[in-house]
Amino acid sequence: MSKDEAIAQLISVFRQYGYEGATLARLSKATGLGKASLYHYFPKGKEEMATAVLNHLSVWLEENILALLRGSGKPDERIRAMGKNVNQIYDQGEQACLLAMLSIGESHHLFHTQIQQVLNAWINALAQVLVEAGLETGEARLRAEDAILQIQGALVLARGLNDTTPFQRVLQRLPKDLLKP
Amino acid sequence: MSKDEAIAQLISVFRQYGYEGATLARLSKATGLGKASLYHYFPKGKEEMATAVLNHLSVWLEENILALLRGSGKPDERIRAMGKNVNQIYDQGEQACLLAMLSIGESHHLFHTQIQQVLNAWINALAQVLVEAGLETGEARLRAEDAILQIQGALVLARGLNDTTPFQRVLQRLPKDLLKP
DNA sequence: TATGGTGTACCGAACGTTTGGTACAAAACT
DNA sequence: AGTTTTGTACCAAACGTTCGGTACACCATA
Repeated sequence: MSKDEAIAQLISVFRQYGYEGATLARLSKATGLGKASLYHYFPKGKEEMATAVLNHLSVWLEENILALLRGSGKPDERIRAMGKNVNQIYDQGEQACLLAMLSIGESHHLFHTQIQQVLNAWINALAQVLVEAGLETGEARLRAEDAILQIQGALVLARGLNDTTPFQRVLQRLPKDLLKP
Repeated sequence: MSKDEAIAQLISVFRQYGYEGATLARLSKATGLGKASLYHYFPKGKEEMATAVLNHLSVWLEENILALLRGSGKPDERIRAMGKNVNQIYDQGEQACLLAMLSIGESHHLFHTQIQQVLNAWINALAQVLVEAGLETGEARLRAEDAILQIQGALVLARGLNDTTPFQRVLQRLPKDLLKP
């Protein structure tokens, strides 16, 4: 199990249990690594694991979301491409958002800066697409915020109602909602 | 400190830290009661505290949201009244949602049934208002889900961006969004 | 009116367990 | 041979929980 493979498993624990619920026992079990091995890869312990996981997500976002949004297709197509990858990373709405999970409790102040950056990068990239589609800057920003907001809310509702159809519905209508005149 | 006064303090801990983050030390400090004293009111411990807190919320919702939605005013006015109390309980978007916090991690399976009930009661009451306003049943349900979804998403975004204006915006436009033809 | 009994509210200290973290030698790989 | 990886054994601190006990208001009986 390489470090990168381990990180992928750590993600699923952090985003299911949050920072405080992600105990070393759970992290160890998920990765199949003993505590010694985890501390070999992450000498500063749990906090470094969470940081690594956040960095991994940041890279993923850049490659699988931001790059697409900056692409050369029609705005409508770029947003649809984003939707596909959003649907994938959240496992059709079954999995919680890592950013949301790490912004609660005592982990909030630990990772808030990085979380805010990632969130803003996403919103800004999306707003830029809308500007290119002809919307004015302010309105574009509001609509982009709205899109992320609806995705996050859909994930919360999907967990609370045990039903991912709200999430599917949000993703479905996202392109039209964002680009409507 | 009466039991009801204690519960009010417990709520703020559970909704800030979640179930696993809400340690007995924090709960004790928030209520001003010793750890042992908490067991006087809640013999079954932390799980009973969370249950009590959820029941308290359920009553609050019935009295401060559902009752208003079942009221006799115009649909537009009832929804606005709901918005006022929603804004109040979430402290203008500063405070997280207890239901969302208790539906993560290991607390999910402990409280899922009750959380689902409360959420559905809210959605159904809101949908009923929309039906009375002339919408067909299916569309009413979708829009009601959408409202709760946007509120939850706004709370997540407010925490992540450290900015409650998205939450304010969602509440502002809620009546018009729900009732538009 | 005094006396003894009962229930409620609360707390300090300790319980056994789990937490995040460390030390180190054996093992596995290069 | 030398480096990387890992299992085992630890640790202090914090975890949720329990125990024995105090303080005090209430209420019956004498």
